[in-house]
Amino acid sequence: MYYLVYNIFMKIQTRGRPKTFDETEALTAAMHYFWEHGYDNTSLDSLLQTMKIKKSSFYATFKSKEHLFSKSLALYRESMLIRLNTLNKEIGPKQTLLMLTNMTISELRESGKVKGCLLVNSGQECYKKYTQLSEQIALEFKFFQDLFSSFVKEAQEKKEILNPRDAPIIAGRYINTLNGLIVSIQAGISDAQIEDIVESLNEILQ
Amino acid sequence: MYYLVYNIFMKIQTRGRPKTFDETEALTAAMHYFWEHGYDNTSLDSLLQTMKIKKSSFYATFKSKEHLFSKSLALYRESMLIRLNTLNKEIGPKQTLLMLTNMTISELRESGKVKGCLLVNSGQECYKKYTQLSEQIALEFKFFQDLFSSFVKEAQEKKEILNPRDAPIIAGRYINTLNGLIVSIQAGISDAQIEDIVESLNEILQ
DNA sequence: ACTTTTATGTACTACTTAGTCTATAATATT
DNA sequence: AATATTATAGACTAAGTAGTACATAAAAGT
Repeated sequence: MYYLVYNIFMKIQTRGRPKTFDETEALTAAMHYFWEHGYDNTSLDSLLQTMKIKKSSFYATFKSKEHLFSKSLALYRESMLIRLNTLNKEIGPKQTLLMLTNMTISELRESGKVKGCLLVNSGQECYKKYTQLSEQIALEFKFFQDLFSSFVKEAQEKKEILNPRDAPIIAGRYINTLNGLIVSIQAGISDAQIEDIVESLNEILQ
Repeated sequence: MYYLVYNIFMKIQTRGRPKTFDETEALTAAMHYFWEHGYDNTSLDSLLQTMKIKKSSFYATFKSKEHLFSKSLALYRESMLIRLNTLNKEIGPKQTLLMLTNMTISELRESGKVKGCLLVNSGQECYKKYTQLSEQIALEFKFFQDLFSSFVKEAQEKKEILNPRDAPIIAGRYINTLNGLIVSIQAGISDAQIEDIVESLNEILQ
């Protein structure tokens, strides 16, 4: 007797004609497309092109555009979690948090723009129109809030952060400023202004 | 001999059947609808309902949805400018800037949510799809950047702000944090976190 | 070999979108 | 009073949207 432990990436052998595409691969492509274009500005046809599958396979596998987006949000969370936990082991919690800033800045340098956070981007968009997605997005936000707070707490315990205030307060201020930075960059602020905000991000985690 | 000085709010007597609606009133209603729902999520039909006019009047007067939005952006700028300049005369530049925070917080208290800034909201949305609107939004951003910087500068001259750094840097940091606050509220942060961010907004203008 | 099951390709549907066309109504100019 | 001009109401159009139906294809189970 044993328990079957499986995750979202696992494939299960089934009867019938096998899929000619990799489900996780298609989902990943969809997630990135949503991330870059937003939910409403992603048409089904562009999804089919991006995922390289046909309409019938799409609906057979993912049920609807809304379901696919829901799965994209979950994938976003899971892949971020893996990435951040790995970073945490390698460079510690404070540097992991600062890496979020670094990634934004290098993305800006390399491509001249920033995609921002999938949750932030879709939050506003889904607020009125898609109740279920909105609820999920709120939960995902909470997940990241808690995750970042736990990093701050760990950094405080390791004396990487000396600020004695509650971890969620420090995490909140950091994420707030980082989200602001993304908005500001998209609004076209100057390099000097960007540098100053990056400086303030470093100060928050002192 | 005299020069005719007129502004966007002025009506000019013309031949032909007179309009049965007030153009500025209709535009104002449209602007608020765009503000709350975003550009793409505002359908023509909902605009017609909101503006209380029929399709033919709409196209005769505003040419297209895109033109209407462009005018809405201009109206947003102009009405904000009037409002802020009035405030500046009444309570001074620093308190005027802090009023932007107060307005966000009281909007949250009264309605449980915040609409945010029309420019920020539409920036992301229009970035790829609507080149012309994007360009205008970038210009409007620049307008507000300069306006807020001038308030900071005035506040420094009046010794309301003692921080000696360049006015655009201080203004940038303030707006950055304020935009972050709007995102954070929409993401559902706690009251304690909101209070801390408001505290940091006050600190920036010390 | 035959049946069951699942996947795929394509045509189709029902709805929403922004925008146009045309006939008619209301005003100013002559 | 006749005409030019502008506004309005409502039917119409063309394109795009998400999603469905159905016939066919490819595998596993018996």
